[in-house]
Amino acid sequence: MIRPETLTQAAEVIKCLGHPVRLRLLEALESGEKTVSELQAYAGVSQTTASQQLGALRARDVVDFRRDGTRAYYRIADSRVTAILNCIRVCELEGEQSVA
Amino acid sequence: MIRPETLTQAAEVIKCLGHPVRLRLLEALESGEKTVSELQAYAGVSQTTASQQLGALRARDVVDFRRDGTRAYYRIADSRVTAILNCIRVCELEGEQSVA
DNA sequence: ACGATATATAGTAATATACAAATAGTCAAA
DNA sequence: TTTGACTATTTGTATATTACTATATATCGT
Repeated sequence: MIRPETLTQAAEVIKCLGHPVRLRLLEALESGEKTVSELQAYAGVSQTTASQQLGALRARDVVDFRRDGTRAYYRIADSRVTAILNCIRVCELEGEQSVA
Repeated sequence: MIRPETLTQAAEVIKCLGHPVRLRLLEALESGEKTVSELQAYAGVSQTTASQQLGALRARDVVDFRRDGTRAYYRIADSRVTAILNCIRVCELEGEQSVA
């Protein structure tokens, strides 16, 4: 039986990943660190939204960032993110097959 | 680039897993199918809550169920659930180590 | 120092979600 | 057919999330 606190913590991280914009931001980060502006453009959201969602990911240690001048370079901090994105890609392919 | 619809769908499933009660219900189901009453007792929630959360998991095809008389026997429908729970267990162990 | 750029934070309104109490439906046994 | 057990749904309320606008902060180039 998994401890309640562990479960609560895990749930927070997982819930944090369960958002289309945040998944898109993480997808962008798969190819390496990026600035907020770059991520914002990639995800097609406002600067504010990008910053907020990145903040949420940061709060759960899913991403990390460094500052260089005015820019903030974000990168993936939890390697399991890649596994999840790959999982989603596989599902996408399977979905296409079943439609065909 | 993952398609927007795929991302939205994936986000819904992931968000659905990001809930302590639902994770506990899934943990209970790892050892085989169970009725709502059994799950409710295991998770320590009311009948209403158990039924509602199971409904949410069902809506995303995370669990499946069959009826036998008045009872509903639920079971895990998506094998990736087990992987996630194992992942959480590993994190729990790692967490204990760092505390020690 | 000034203006332009980059990022973060407040405040707010709309929406979504969680939980519980009560209700309703279904089945089995008496 | 009535009773009791099991499950699902509805409804109300509290809370959380999201995105938007506006504002604040920090840094760079000139």
